[in-house]
Amino acid sequence: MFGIGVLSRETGCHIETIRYYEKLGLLHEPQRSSGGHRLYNNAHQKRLGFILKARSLGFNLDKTRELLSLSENTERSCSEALTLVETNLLTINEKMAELQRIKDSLLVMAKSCQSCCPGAKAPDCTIVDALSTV
Amino acid sequence: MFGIGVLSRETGCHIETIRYYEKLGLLHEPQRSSGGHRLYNNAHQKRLGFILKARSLGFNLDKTRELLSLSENTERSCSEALTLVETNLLTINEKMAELQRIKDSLLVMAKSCQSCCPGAKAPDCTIVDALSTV
DNA sequence: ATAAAATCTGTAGCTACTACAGATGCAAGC
DNA sequence: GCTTGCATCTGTAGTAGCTACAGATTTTAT
Repeated sequence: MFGIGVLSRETGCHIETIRYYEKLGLLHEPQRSSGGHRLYNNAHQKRLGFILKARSLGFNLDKTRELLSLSENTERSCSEALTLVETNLLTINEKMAELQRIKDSLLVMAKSCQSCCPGAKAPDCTIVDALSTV
Repeated sequence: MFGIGVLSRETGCHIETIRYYEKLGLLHEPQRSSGGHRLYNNAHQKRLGFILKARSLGFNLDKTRELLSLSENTERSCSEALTLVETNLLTINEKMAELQRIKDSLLVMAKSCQSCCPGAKAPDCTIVDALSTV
C-alpha cells in the first residue's frame, strides 16, 4: 500500500489527474488511511498505467473507459477492441491530413515572404496579404 | 450595414463566436441600432475573415491578435510575421510527429489483433494486452 | 396589430486537465 | 511529547475556444 504521491511518481501522472480520474470513475476508489489519505495497491497502479497508455495513443477518456471495460469483460469480444483502434486510426488520419494542409499553406507563405518582402513593413508583408485575401 | 446574422452567414462563423471575438477584443465593437442590435460594415467583415483565416492555419487567438496588429501597424516589420509563421510551422511539425508515432503504434496493434485473435474474448485481445503492458 | 424570426445579455457547459486556498494528516527529529 | 515541514485532503476556479442554452427584447413581415 502506498500513497498518492508514490503512485504519481511511479506512473508519471500528476496527483490532480489521479484524483480527477477517480472522480470520473476511471480509477476505483482506493482504501483510505485513518486520516483519510488514499492508499493504493498494485492493481490501482496497473489500471492507471492502462489509462495513461490509452491516452498516449490518442484515445479520449470515453474510449479509454470502453477499453478498460473490454479488458475486464469476458462477454465482450476482441472485435470491439479492434473497432476502437480502427476508429481512432481514422481520427488520427483526419487530423494528420488537416495538419498537412496547414503545413503546406504555411510553407508557401513563409517562402513567399522570404523572397518578396525582406525588411518590408508588416502591413505590406505577403503573409499579412495572404491572410487578408478571401 | 448589416446585422450579426448576415455577417455570420457571409463568413460561416457562428454568431456566438462573433460575439466571443468581440468580447476578447479581436473584433471592434460595432455600432448599434436604436434597439441595441449590432450593425456591421465591410471593415468588420474583412477583419473577421482575417481572423478566421489565421485560425484555419492553426494560429491560436493570441497569435491571431498579433497578426492583426502586424497588419495594421506600419512601425512593425515583415520579419515579425515570418517569425510567427515559422514558429507555427514548428508547432505543426511537432504535432504531426506525435500523430505519426501514435499512428504507427495503432497500426501495429490493429495488425496484431487481426492476425492473432479473431473471435477471441476481449480480455485476451492483443490490443488490450498491449495497453496492459508497461 | 400581431406573429414570427432575429438578436440581446448572461451564464453554464464542453475536454482534459491544472492550479490554487485553506484545512488537515503524517513522519522525523529533538 | 512537541514541533516542524512536507504530504495530502476537499472544493473551487482557471485554461482554450468555443457552444448552448434561458429569458427578455427588437425587428420584420403579414
